[in-house]
Amino acid sequence: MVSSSKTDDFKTIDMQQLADLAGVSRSTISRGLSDSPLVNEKTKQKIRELALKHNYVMNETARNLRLQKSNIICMVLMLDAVAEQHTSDPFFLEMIGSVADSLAIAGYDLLLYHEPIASADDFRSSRACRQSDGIIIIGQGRIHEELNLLAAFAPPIVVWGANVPGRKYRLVGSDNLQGGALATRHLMAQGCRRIAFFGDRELPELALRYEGYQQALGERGDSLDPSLELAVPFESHHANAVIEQFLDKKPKIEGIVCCSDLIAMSAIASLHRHGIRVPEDVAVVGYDDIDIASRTHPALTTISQDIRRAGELLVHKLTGAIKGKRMRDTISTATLVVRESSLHQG
Amino acid sequence: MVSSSKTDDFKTIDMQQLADLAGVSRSTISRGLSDSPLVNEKTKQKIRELALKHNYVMNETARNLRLQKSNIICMVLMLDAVAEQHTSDPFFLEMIGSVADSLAIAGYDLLLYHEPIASADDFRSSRACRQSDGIIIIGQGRIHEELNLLAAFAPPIVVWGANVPGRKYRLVGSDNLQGGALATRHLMAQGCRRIAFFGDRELPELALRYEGYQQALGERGDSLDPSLELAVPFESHHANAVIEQFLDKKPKIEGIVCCSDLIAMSAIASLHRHGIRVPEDVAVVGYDDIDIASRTHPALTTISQDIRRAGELLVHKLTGAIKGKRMRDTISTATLVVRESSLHQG
DNA sequence: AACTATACTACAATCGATTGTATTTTGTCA
DNA sequence: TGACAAAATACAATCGATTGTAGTATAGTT
Repeated sequence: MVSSSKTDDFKTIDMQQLADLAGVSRSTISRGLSDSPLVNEKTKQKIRELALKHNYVMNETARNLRLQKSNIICMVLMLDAVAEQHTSDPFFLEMIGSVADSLAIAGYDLLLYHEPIASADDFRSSRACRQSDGIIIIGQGRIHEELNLLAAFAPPIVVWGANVPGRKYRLVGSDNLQGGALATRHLMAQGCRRIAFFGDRELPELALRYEGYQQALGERGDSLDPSLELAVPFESHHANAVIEQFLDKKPKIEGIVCCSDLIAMSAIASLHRHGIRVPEDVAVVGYDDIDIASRTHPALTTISQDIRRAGELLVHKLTGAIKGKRMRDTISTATLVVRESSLHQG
Repeated sequence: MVSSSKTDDFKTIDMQQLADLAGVSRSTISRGLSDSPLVNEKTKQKIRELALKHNYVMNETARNLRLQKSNIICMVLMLDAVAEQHTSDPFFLEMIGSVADSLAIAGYDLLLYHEPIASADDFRSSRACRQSDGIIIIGQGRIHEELNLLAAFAPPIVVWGANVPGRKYRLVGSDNLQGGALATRHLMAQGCRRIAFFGDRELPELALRYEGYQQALGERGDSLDPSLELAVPFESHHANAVIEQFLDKKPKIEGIVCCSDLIAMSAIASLHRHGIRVPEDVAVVGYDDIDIASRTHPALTTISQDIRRAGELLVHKLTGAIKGKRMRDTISTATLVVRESSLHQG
């Protein structure tokens, strides 16, 4: 299986060496491998055979240097240290998969960056950033201003998040206000009064969901009870602690709008522990529609963001910007769907 | 916020240009920025200031070409098309996070590759591979032989998986046999007889878990019932279908060993749908200990692989290989823990 | 056989950094 | 002030590809 010719293994051949073997010049090799019409078909054939035979792999770095690009896009997971959003939230993984797929189609590779961005300057001088043709940032966290700074310099940036006043960077996002309203209306339709909101409003996207929640309540003339709003962090242990503390006070609630499916699952577990039945006593709605939401029993009702489309839009907007196109700076709206509590919904 | 000096924005400066500005040569700039003792302290200071002022960012590609390295590690998610392992399995995300952290400490960036590896040659000629100083592959899938081929050529490779006879690549893995046995013994300790196994034995890791399951059953003198073994795929819709079909036959079982937490969650949901109580009628054990396992109600008992340590070991082994060290080819054993069904386990 | 058009291929500059060595500057002391 | 050592900087080759242009075969025509 493994070639026993010691000279070949672990030894990579140069384009010049390949040229020598083929008895032609470097330029002919280069053109031959890229199937240029300037090279004789027979010559190309010979070049290809020799390349294969001698395990020639092109030095990507040299090529990148010459062509002034890397074909790498850096994807930043904006994990919020304060809200404790954790690397284990499947939402991120689905987003990574979606973006990676779209990037592959567009001919880019994906470089992952998951340290928190402290300052625009630090990030700009990081290898990950220097090496990339463009940047995709998932979530705004609390660094809206830094993102504005970052946007002023190459490489091009696209952010997944919510529209914030004074924004200078390219944005793709779903309609969070609508999402919050849909979740709330769903609970109201089930006859819930006194609906709680679980999520940290300091994050731009969650602020909009809260606005939607508020708006939906207003439609029925419900008054807004501030004691029903809880800044639940994303990470499970902290989320549990905050929720437990809230439930210990025995609040009178009939429904909960949660800002992620993980928060919803934590909430449901906590409710059970307090002897409260779900959904008979308290109904819960999640957010994101992660794959696992359909595996719980009963299946979690949740707001679905079209992550597939999100990835496409992010990549489309970014590659457009890289090519120097002036993209229309509209906020692309992902679709929202209320998933009912049944396993097979489609 | 955004600088209005039109010459600076979006325009990146050259090292030569910086040299001209500073009135010194390129070499001095290069040495100055890397804090070489060959350069006068005052000169260094001036260089740093100018670099900052003019937003100089070094061209990483040129540097890489000269230094013959990229500082990029390619991580391959071996999603199995047949077993339908899906991008949404949080296990992968936790592994990505762990590897990324360890890589960051070691000074590497992480490039994600999540297309299936069709053949060793194809992968070797992919940009992702050409650009990387090393490769980390998560899971062997069904391509053991291709991995052997791949191992024969640079760049160095480390695989997360199970020890397979005839293996030629570097390996890191946890003790799957032990894991399977632990899970099974746990169920036996709860008094379960007739314990089923949910997972596709064609995958090397799962084959070992099955062996452990078999071994544990043997310890009590239980006979092995082939009808209790079910090749459940990883992906949720397919998993559900297979499990439903199995339960429809009303098999007499008291426990299930599942090869992932997602499979376990699917199983539990299906059991509920069949009116079977968990864990009163049938006890279930998962595998991986994903974060969400602790959020279900009741919390899922599961086998925990130390993913933190897995990432460290993978990176350590790979960076060692890159530096040309001959690493001892032992299989590193991750720890296994049976998590009991309680929310706060520690 | 000479000439031209066409089809190939070779030459050499270029991308932006690093680094061994040569060269210049600075400082010290007689 | 001149000589010499040490410190600081400049020079130039190098990494491995791409590409505009110059140059050389080859074929076709008369």
